[in-house]
Amino acid sequence: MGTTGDVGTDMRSQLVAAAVSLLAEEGPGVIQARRLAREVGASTMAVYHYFGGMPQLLTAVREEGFRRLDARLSEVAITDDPVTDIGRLGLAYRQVAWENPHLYDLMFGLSTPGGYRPEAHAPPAESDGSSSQRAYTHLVDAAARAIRAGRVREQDPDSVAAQFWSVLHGYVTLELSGHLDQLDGLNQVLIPMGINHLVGLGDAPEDATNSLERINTANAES
Amino acid sequence: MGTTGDVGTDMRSQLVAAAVSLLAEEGPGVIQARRLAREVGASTMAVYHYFGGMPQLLTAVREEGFRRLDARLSEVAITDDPVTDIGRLGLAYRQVAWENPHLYDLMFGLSTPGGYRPEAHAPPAESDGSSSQRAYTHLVDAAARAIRAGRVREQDPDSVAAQFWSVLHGYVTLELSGHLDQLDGLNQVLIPMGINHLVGLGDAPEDATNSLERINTANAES
DNA sequence: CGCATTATATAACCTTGTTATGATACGTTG
DNA sequence: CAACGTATCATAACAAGGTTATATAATGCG
Repeated sequence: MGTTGDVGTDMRSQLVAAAVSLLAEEGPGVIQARRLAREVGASTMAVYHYFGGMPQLLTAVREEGFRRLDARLSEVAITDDPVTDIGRLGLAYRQVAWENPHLYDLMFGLSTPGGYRPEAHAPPAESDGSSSQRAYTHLVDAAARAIRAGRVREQDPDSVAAQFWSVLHGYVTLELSGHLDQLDGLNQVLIPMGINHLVGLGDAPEDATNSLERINTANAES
Repeated sequence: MGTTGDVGTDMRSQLVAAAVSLLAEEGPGVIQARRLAREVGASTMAVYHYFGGMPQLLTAVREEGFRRLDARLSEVAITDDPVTDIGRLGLAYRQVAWENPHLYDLMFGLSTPGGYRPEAHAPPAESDGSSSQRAYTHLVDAAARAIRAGRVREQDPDSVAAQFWSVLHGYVTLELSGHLDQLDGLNQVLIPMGINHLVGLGDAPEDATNSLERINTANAES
């Protein structure tokens, strides 16, 4: 543990947790060394002792965000309808983003609250590759199941998953930034877009519609 | 003039232009009142005299970004194949984002380089609504043409355009943030995703494929 | 126990947004 | 034309926040 996904009660985890909470409650403007330290009852030195500086702390916050996303996607049950599963993954993904929009923004944005970068231009395949990759894996697995079930044409599941992710991420960020305010986002954009995409991937229109209509039912087996 | 879209040579335009250039060349970390002022040979007071502060200046930079996006999308010709037009709009959109990723991030991100917000939580329908809406209109028009041509099922063009935008924006941001580095983004994600989406919208698979294969040809009429 | 390492606190330093104040340029007006 | 007011710009000071230096406690270990 420690390097794994548990929360922990040490100073590192406390600071990250405080940053996550403050992001949700007061926005990125209050993510400051002094504020975080005060929040956990320590001095600013804690930030430098445990992280090295604010950029590294923000990197840790970003990784925590991906861990939480992964945890939430892990809760989505695997049923005998992989297309319904995909829809539920999408809903869960959207929900995570809405619960802490600024955390989501930090996870995927190029800039950071302080103006510095989260760790240099290093490809995400290194630092947060493992965490963001884990969340991504849920989509790959679901895509693979849909292909095995004959709902999606035979092809590389990675490519399909990347398409799902693009659609989801694009919708979520546009919705969060208010660019879709004139529409009923869920029913006029996300759901039809999901159906359209699935039909293009090979699913029958009625099947895709029926499967996605089930996404709001209890998240139980079969 | 002034309130319209021309570049201009006054101090306001110079500061915005400097910010846009610096974003592209050195990233969001150097978007500072002192640096911008030095860049245009003025004192920091220029920022406050012409904008009121850094948040308002960043709002102006964001609007300039949308103006440039609109200008680039306006250059995409309207041909007799609306699906090809949509593909070319997508390519142009992606190109604009790649030419200045940090500007694109500023336009759509929730955070800003300095940690402050670009103008409060005001819905984008007010300040940059006009500029971002203008760029969005290109997609709505193309969607309407595709519907009129029978390539897309009869439906609300706004909904279709929002779907295109989500797909595009999601793909572009994931690509920019390096999350699609293991794939050939264009050929494994964007193009097939576009075809899948169009097929789901009602286009015939061969027609969608053929139309999107034309997007790289000269951007001329017919 | 003695010592090295870790952990924490205090204070100072530097950069940056901002404000206060003053000087200059320029158009307007009596 | 001269005086005035406004717009423009520069300088300097202030405040907030990241960072560093340094000192002090706590902890582990031989």
